[in-house]
Amino acid sequence: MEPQEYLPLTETSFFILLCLAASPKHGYAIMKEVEAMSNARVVLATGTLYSALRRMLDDGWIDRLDGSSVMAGRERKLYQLTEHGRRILEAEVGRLQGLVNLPQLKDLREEG
Amino acid sequence: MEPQEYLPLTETSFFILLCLAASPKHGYAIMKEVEAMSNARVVLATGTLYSALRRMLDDGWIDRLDGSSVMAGRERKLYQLTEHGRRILEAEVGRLQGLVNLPQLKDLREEG
DNA sequence: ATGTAATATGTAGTTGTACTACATATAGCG
DNA sequence: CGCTATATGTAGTACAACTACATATTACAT
Repeated sequence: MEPQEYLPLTETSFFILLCLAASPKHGYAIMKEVEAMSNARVVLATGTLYSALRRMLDDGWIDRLDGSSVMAGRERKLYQLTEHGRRILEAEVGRLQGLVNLPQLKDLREEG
Repeated sequence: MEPQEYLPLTETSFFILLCLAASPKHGYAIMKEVEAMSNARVVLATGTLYSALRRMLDDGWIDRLDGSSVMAGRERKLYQLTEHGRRILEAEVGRLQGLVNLPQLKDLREEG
């Protein structure tokens, strides 16, 4: 077991990284995909999304994909996951699995 | 499936509720138990702990247990989970299980 | 043609939570 | 007599999410 970076991500960051893991996307597509993935439980406001993207760019979790097109509607800025971002996401998945596997949760269910 | 309160808890709040679910405890005991439960990954600073307890009291997730004793050392203020607190915790466990069961996570593993 | 919804990106300001540092006090052990 | 563990708290800071505001184009319906 190597030492892992175990920073708890916010749900916002987790979902953004997860939906970028499949393929690069632009901001609006991320919003819609996160909404779909979470069964409309998580609906990102633009302020939340774009400030999160800004932070992730600064931290090197994601980067801009060249050739960000001007297809339909307005311009589109494509973002993709970096290797660093993928490691962060994998560490977070490990953390979440650790939480749901906590033995104390079994006691919870027995009591309730 | 009833409508559930699906507010994502912070890791701090989650661990505090979880360790109170087993039995009422005082602040310092919570700190030590959370540290033990998390394999020393989560170490609550006192500022974090007592402000979280304050908030949870205000929101009715926990309440003070009468008879908070003055046993060893200094006074001890015992906190216990309320029914409301237990529902919050259960909703959070459901949320976490939903996250780890996301189909997108399987794709993640296949790629990586 | 005109309004409206969907697509698309952003900023400004507020609020809430965690974290750091500080502050205090007792019991027990070497 | 000092250090460590036990025990509770406050003050101030930093960061992230959220609300509200701001702008611009395309597509569709009336």
